[in-house]
Amino acid sequence: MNKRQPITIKEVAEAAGVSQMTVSRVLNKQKLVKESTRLRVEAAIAALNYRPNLMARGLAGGKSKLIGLAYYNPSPSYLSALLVSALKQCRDLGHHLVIEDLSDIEGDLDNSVIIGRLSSIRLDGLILAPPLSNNRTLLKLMQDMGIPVVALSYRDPGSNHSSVAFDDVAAAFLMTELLIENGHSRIGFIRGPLEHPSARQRQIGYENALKAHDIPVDKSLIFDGDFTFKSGMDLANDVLELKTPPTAIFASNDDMAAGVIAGAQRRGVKVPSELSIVGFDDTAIAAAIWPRLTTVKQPIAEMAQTAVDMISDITSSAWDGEPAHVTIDTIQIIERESLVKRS
Amino acid sequence: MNKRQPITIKEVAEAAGVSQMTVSRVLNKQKLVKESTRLRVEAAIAALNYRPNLMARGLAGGKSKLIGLAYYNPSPSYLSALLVSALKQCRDLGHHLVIEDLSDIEGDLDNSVIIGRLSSIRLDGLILAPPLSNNRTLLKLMQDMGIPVVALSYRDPGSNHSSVAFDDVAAAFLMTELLIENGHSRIGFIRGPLEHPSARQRQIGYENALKAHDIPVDKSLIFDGDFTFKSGMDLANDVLELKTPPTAIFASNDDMAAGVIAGAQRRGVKVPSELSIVGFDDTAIAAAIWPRLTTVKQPIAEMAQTAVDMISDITSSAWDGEPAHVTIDTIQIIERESLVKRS
DNA sequence: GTGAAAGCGCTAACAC
DNA sequence: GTGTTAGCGCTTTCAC
Repeated sequence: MNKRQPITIKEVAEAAGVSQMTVSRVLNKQKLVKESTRLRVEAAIAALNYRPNLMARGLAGGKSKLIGLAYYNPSPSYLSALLVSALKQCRDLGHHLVIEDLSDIEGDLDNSVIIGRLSSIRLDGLILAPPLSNNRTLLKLMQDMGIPVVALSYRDPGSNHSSVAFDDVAAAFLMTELLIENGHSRIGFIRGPLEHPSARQRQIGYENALKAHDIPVDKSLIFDGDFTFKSGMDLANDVLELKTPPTAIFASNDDMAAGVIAGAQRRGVKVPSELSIVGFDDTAIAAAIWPRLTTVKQPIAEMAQTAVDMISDITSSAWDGEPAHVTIDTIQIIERESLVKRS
Repeated sequence: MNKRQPITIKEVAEAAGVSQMTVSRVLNKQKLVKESTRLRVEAAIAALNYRPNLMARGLAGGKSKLIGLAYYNPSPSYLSALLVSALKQCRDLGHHLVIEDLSDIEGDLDNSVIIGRLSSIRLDGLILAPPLSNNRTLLKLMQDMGIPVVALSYRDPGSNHSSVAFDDVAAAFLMTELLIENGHSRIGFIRGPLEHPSARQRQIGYENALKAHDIPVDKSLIFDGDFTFKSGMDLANDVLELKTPPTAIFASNDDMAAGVIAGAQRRGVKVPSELSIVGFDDTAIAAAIWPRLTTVKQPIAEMAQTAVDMISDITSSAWDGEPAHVTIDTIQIIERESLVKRS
């Protein structure tokens, strides 16, 4: 009884009194099947509770229905948001998500075990989260293997893979303006690691907004973080030890912003009354601290969903081979308690 | 040049001057191959940069090298910890991780699309995170399909699947004792949702410790949370509106503990000087708030690793069919700033 | 519209 | 030790 043989297409064909080929056509929703036979086949499938074998399909047809998602040191909440959305879309589209964590790859990516893994599994496509989205080595490898790639949050000018991005410059610009509107002019900026393309973009948005409001860009107010909570917490000390500390801080992601808040509170500095702090992403941590973060909502869910859609399209239809580039341009700022008007 | 045909075992066999079978034996590390021929085959594999096709292997051999991980509404940091560890172990063992998010399954699991997915993909095994680990319907489905299951954080007495657990009772007991040692006797407890077996266990540990120290269990100090940050934040109000509020609160997970801290701070209550708060899990959020949480370290990484090991063992060796049950019994309390001696 | 034949790349079971 | 023969369950190609 246990571990009984699963039903195969052959049995379905016999039950329906047709050939395997017809069953296969019904399965793949091809149009060239007569309505009446299709109904008969569908009845047999339901009656036998038949489930196609993905491995067999993959071997014969070349499509694995497997989509990969690779990332490198993401923050837990960013990863979680990415997963939830990618997973849902995969389920809706009949794909499965295979995760590859490249965080602790030591040495050359070229010679790493990861290549073997990626080429063994025959993914239909690979989604690259930043900062992998601009990793030339990885991109080249995928291209050589003929695996379609969708890069998140970075559009490589001279590339031939698809991408889904967000206008980080505009978003950071808006957030900085909000700070300025609230009476802040000495605004500290905590930058992300430069291997993340978005880190530079957000800085540009910040500087542009300052210039647009005739506030000089003060390099001593720009700090280098690494997108982790800890770096924000450590940097809070540097910021607060300035002879004239800023009245507000714009951290380029929520984790660092939360870190700055914690670091300030640890030193007895009141947030937001003595120091306003805003973040970027609107991941779970933004609402899981007190005061809650005013932050830019990065459309992580939409981006992930779009990426899955793209790969699904590439796989299913006769794809023209042209990479697609999408930019989500809904920019939204979520206002909470961490930013107040300058007193 | 692009999308060239991958090398197959046949080409390797020809290059090495042996049969496909010999190559297959080398690939599968079987012992019955002469050293000299093995070297020759390995050289050919390296020279051609051959990568076995997982789909073909799965079809022919019955092992997919795919391990599933299913979860339901996990906290981002719990999920992240689980993933990191499961992924690493999968990589070390040559498996791939396929994620199934069952969070928003509506209606009967029986009739849901998820069954179709799970039976199509031919997983080598499935890891069930709580509260899925005691979901009888799911367990039954997997058993009927002959897919080995490892349940996390819950050992079902009359079950025939494996499990990896942690002694939640003992851990909660120790934490409660630490609170008592710090002079607290009015200790509030925030319980998790009862569909999580661990939620009850932790409550038992808390009550046992109280009794062991002759402190009566006061039901009015026990609150029902749902493991989310928000529930902790909301409950902070209830707790602090008691005529005689507790001097310390033990929340059954870090997310709720962080919520209680935020809720208390929002009301102007100083943590930890006016109210000590401790958590359970030691996930990322515990160190990402201020004050940082004193908490029980749940061995999520070890549990995940062990679960992957178990499935790998079941798949590879001649498994005797007996479910294995492991309990990680290293209990560790991480002391940080959220708990202080009662003044 | 439907079916028959031929594989996809690999491993199980057997031979030698 | 190594090779041979059959498939695994499906889709492709090409008949009809």
